[in-house]
Amino acid sequence: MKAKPDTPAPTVYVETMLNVPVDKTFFYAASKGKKPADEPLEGKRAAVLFRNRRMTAFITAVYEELPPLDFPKEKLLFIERVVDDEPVFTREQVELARWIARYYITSAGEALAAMIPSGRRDSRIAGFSLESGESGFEKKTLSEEQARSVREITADFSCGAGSASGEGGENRARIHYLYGVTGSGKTEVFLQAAEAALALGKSALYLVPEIALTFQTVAAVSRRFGEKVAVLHSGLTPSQRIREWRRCLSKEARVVVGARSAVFAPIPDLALIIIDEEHDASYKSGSSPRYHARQVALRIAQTRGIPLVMGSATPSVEAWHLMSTGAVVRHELTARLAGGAQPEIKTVNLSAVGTANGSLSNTLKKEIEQTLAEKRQVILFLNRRGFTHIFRCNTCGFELSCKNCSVPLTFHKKENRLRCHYCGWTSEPPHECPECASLDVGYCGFGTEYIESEVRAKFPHARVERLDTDSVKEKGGLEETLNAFRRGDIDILLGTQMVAKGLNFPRLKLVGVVLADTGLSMPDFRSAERCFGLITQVAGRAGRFFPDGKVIVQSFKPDRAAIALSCASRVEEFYALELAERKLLGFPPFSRLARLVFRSASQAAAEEACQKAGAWLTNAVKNAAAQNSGSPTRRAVEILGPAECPLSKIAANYRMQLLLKASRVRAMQEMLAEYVRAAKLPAEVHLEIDIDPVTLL
DNA sequence: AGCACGCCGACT
DNA sequence: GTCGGCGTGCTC
Repeated sequence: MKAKPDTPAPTVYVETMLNVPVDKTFFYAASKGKKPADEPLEGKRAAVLFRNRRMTAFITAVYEELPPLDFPKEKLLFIERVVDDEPVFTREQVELARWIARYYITSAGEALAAMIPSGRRDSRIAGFSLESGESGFEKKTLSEEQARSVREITADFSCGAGSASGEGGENRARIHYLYGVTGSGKTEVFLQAAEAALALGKSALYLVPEIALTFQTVAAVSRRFGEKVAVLHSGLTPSQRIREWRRCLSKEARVVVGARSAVFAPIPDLALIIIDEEHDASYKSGSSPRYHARQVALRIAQTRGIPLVMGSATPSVEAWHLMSTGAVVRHELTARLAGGAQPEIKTVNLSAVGTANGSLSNTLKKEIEQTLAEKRQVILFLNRRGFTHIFRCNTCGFELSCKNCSVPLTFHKKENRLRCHYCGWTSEPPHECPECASLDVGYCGFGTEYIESEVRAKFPHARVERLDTDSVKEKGGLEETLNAFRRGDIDILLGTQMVAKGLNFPRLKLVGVVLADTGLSMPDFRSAERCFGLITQVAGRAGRFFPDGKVIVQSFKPDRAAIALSCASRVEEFYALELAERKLLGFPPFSRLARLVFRSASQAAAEEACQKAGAWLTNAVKNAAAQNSGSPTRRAVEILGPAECPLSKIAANYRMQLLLKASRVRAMQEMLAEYVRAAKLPAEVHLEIDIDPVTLL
């Protein structure tokens, strides 16, 4: 019912979501037509008083008449102010927030707040000024296999077309995977697929891992599409983010490039979602809601009925599995367009040569010396920082693992026992190696700082630079260091995964993986996958850019599958083996996981809360099994723990965890939602729920 | 999440 | 007699 034009400042009622952990909407009154006449309020933010505190409310619906309320209407307040002149979110995004809330066990308000930039006003200053001035159409000619991939992906545009306002009806989206080594031309396929979307007057979303590490891809997209690009990255201020956001809504931007949170960008005529480097762990949010951009993208693709294309040279084990079952269409790019070949990969068995002289074997040391003598360059690759409390035999490299969980056992000095951080199982620490009976056993590991000082000491005349997360934190740190390396101002570049994403270094000759095992020592079932991926990436880079190059992989256990198979490029074999292992142990993709972390300054409180939660959930599983013995839904939820988190104390907080395994994720989510409603945690204990966790530290 | 209301122990 | 512990319940 429309208000009469004469009525002065009539009242409307708005339904809002707030960033509070209460899964319901809140109603406010608002004066209609205060700013421009009949100002539409839906999709705008408003400042409101909530419990006498000023908060941002997201207006999700507007009612001309007071809707039925489940509270006394005297409590209804007026909004204080409308924040936005133009809407900043759409109905579709509210729907998505509701889905995220259900999936990741938060409130819809929290989900929506995480999706929408917090910027107050539209900033006029552009945030990202790549050389995007002229959109140089340097379109490359496609190989036959590239062209076929583009064709098959964009043939799919027709099925979702027409229903831009994807209301309710779930169209089936086709999921594609572009699998190919570095340099096989994935980016060009992505770009031309996006071009095909634009040619239809539609838009594309291009997700990349951390922008700082993929600026070359972002630059390529910006160059190709010029002014039609919106770039969303962590360096933007909230206001700049809102500005790019509005450019999406107004359809000024047709291609949206960005990291994880760009998956929430409001893109009216979205026709294609691209996920570059699909395997990358940065797509998973580290804070609540702990969403995975791949999962969210899949949801968007399904509700809109549009294709999703992922790509990587090292697909996640889950993605590989989906390709092999046919759920995901696999497109393999086999040609190395820039030429080059697989480099010579040599492994050094550290348990055979010993580490008495430090972490650099004689083989690696000699190769470094020779490379430096030739005035060429070296990259030393450090595979994450290791754990120092893993039981390891210094003679044969044997690491003691849990029988139930197949993760390394962690040594606890205080109680002098080895403990499994998944299930809590403990055992007596052996005094000799159970494998080779050697007495030379201990709990050591290499630290990255140690290796850096060792390299500096052994090559005092070489210019050594370290590249890691800390050095990139300062703006342009990565780009600057890489440029310095390319110019030849650095002889030895020491770094973590970042160097694996390295660029074209003409003077580079040698890549040394100092200790391939470090990743494998992580008490995490994905450690083999990550180790394999990193070595494969290093080797792939090497083969592309320095045909006479060498890769040396040092390891205590060079015969471990992840190391041996990556060094030998026996990719299919690795995935088959890893999938068989996952199936045996019931880990993803053959099960779904949820992780509950209870943290508190009080160890006793964290333990008690975790214990109680475990009991509650165990009981819930039992009851469900008894109630409908025919249905295997909840009975299929397995509870591991309580156990200390592998990182048992972070920032003076003790951390205890439960790990839930289920065949069906929905049953597990419903159970957890019920637990959250029922649980009364003491204020000093914080609970973090992680659905589909990618790391279990 | 906060913050108030509410019902049982040791203190000026 | 009061001050204060934090259990439980609500927030438009």
